[in-house]
Amino acid sequence: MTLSAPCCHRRWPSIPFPFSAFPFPAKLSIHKNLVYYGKRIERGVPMLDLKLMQKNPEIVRESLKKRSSKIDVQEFTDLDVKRKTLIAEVEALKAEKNAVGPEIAKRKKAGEDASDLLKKMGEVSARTKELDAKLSTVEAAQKEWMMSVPNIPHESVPLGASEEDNSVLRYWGDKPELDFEPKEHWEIGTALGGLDFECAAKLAGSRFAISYGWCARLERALAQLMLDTQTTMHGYTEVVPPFMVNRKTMTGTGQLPKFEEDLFKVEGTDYFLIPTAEVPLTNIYAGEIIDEAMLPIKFCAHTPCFRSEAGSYGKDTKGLIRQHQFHKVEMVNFSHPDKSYEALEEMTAAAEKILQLLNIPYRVIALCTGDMGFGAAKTYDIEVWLPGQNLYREISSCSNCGDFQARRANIKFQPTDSKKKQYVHTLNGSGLAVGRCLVAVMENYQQADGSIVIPDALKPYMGGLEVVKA
RNA sequence: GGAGAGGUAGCGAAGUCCGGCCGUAACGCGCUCGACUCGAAAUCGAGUUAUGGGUCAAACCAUACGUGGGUUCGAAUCCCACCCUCUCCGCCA
Repeated sequence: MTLSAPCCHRRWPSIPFPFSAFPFPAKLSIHKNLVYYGKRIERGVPMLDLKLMQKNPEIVRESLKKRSSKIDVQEFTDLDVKRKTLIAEVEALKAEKNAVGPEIAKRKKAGEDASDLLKKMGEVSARTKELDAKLSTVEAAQKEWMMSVPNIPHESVPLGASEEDNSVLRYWGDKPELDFEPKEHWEIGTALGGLDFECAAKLAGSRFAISYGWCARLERALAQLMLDTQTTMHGYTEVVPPFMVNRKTMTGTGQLPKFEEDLFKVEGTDYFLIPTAEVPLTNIYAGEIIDEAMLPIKFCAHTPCFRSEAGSYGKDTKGLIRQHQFHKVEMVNFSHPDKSYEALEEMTAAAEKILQLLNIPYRVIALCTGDMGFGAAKTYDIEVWLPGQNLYREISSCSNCGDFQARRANIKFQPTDSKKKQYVHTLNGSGLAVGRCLVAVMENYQQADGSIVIPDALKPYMGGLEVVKA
């Protein structure tokens, strides 16, 4: 049942392969009073549950410890005490102001003298202004603290300090048995005329690549396969979002304010290039109230992603693994809080499906508390086998963010059986990183003669091409 | 980029010229509960923002009329800056 305005949120009719259509908001109804940088958020808007912070600060303290974070909960508690004291005083003054106001109006209307009240209120007003200023300082500090606190890990997340402590959950597929020394993808791709890093460096700089001919097409084919699979097999609605978004949007999903140096910003504007489609997709429902019957809402998008890779100097300098610009098919799920962990399993399976279709071996790992991203409550990484590098490399990361992003971006749903609006849970996952998948295809399907066999699943997208050779 | 119109609750919309019982915000729609009905429609009645403070829970108090400032004892209303939407014009893939 639609709760309110039925035009605001709508389900698309589903269309069979190769086209599909699913739900998206035809028209967004924004809650004007819930906009991020308005006074609402200044009044102590929680990134974590404020009540939880107040009543059970030890839970947050514990969480921060698990993440090896140095953030001090006591700072928050001290600020909170200050804030409450100030609020009590300010609000008492404002209540007085509101009580006396009509009296002044009444006297003036009757032509009586109100100068005593005016004088008194002048003092009250001055005092209020003073306290308000103090209050906003405290609130700003508290907000800053809140914004820098990472999400609380789910209880099922393995404890650990670094990637060493991640746990492998399962392996899939058999590593190809190669009776020759496997090459790395950049060698194979360059030799076949498909990849050119030198020219890309001329055009832009390091960490860029150019694909030509078969390689460009192969990349497109992979993206197509991914989109078609996610939309037709797994119920995701394909979206083409903006590739640049504003600061507010970046804050909603947690990239800002903490990680600005990882982003590319368009100078002279408020625009940032998206580091992942998670940002625009999740924020589609920012400030919205979703009807419970609409859940889960599942979006996927094929977009370029831009990352400055600050802090990874010297890492993966060769090849396609770590680029400033790469393509990714991203999945986002707005889930009912009770079902988000099921949804995480589903989403991970949807990402795995792509590698299964390509018949490329991979493993799934559960990230430990110390290795998880800022907004994640639980994360699975899918690591694909790369014979050239002789190791598993991350090709997908699927996270349940719980209500962390929903709080920042103000995404709620209206339960059917209750009046109280609740935060949704948001999930995001790569399904998959296209560039790294291209690497995986090249390395796993390479032949002794330097050619690449096209995986069966990609042949329809490659115009029937069977093999790429010199 | 130029000109004009607009931004008020789930939606639509009044109020803005002339500042003060107009913000649990008129009026309409929707939604929830109830009455009527065999049932439904229609009709009638009641209810229906969020956040913060406060409380065992309430009562109660404060804040929010696109955003941010200013004037004032007091601002949806007056002043300044900015953002967004719509219409027309220009430019453009």
